[in-house]
Amino acid sequence: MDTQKRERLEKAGFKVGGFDEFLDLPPEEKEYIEMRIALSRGIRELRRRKDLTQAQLASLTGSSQSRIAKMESADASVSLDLQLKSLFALGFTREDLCQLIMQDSTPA
Amino acid sequence: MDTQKRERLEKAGFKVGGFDEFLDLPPEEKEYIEMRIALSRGIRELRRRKDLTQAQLASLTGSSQSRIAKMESADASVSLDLQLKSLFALGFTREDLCQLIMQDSTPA
DNA sequence: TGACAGTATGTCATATTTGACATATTATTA
DNA sequence: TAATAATATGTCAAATATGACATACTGTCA
Repeated sequence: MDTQKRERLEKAGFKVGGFDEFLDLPPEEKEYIEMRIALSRGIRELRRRKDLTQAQLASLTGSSQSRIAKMESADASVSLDLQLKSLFALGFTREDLCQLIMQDSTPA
Repeated sequence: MDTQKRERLEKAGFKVGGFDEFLDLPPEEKEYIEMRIALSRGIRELRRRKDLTQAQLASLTGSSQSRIAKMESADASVSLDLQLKSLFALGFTREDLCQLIMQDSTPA
């Protein structure tokens, strides 16, 4: 599993802003990473729309505030699994998910 | 995390056939489980379309035959993370993913 | 029938992910 | 400004997922 190195790069690159620094990634990693980033944004937006704090969402899903924070910044230490479970816990459907993950790809 | 009990049920229910035995699940679990099942099917179909054995796909993704088998039967021991990575490794895009996870929901 | 390729299933040591906690940082409000 | 709520970041033991391996099952073909 050599995804680690990339994931570090990703994080470094993405904490700052959200622009496409990684056009040279293998396509499978690009899809994966962009997916994780899209989910991050989705979670944060949905949580705010519902006027929840990270701590509230955490107790709602049996997680912890720190994990929510990491999730919302696409930290490499949190799995896509957890991101999805959180979205579904917030009421997301698969359809919502599709909208979310399609709406952000680099503009062409 | 009380997803375990359900996941067992799911597995028992789904090894046999693919019909909707679980209409009474909380919506967030329904979405999550149906997602996993959709991914399972997607992987199997795509792998076959590419004329790969489980062992070949395994070595292609740095995984193992047994894990691929479990993945394709939506075994609870394999994460959605791994399922997605496999799909992307097979050339899937997020768009393909959306098609896949939308195409199966219980017919209304 | 047997031999063989593919797939399923169980187990296990290792690796990764988890919630929890402490603590730092950043708003926001008085 | 201080005080306070929200969020970020680091660490760790426990929980879970992992690849590897053995082995069982299921074809298929001779």
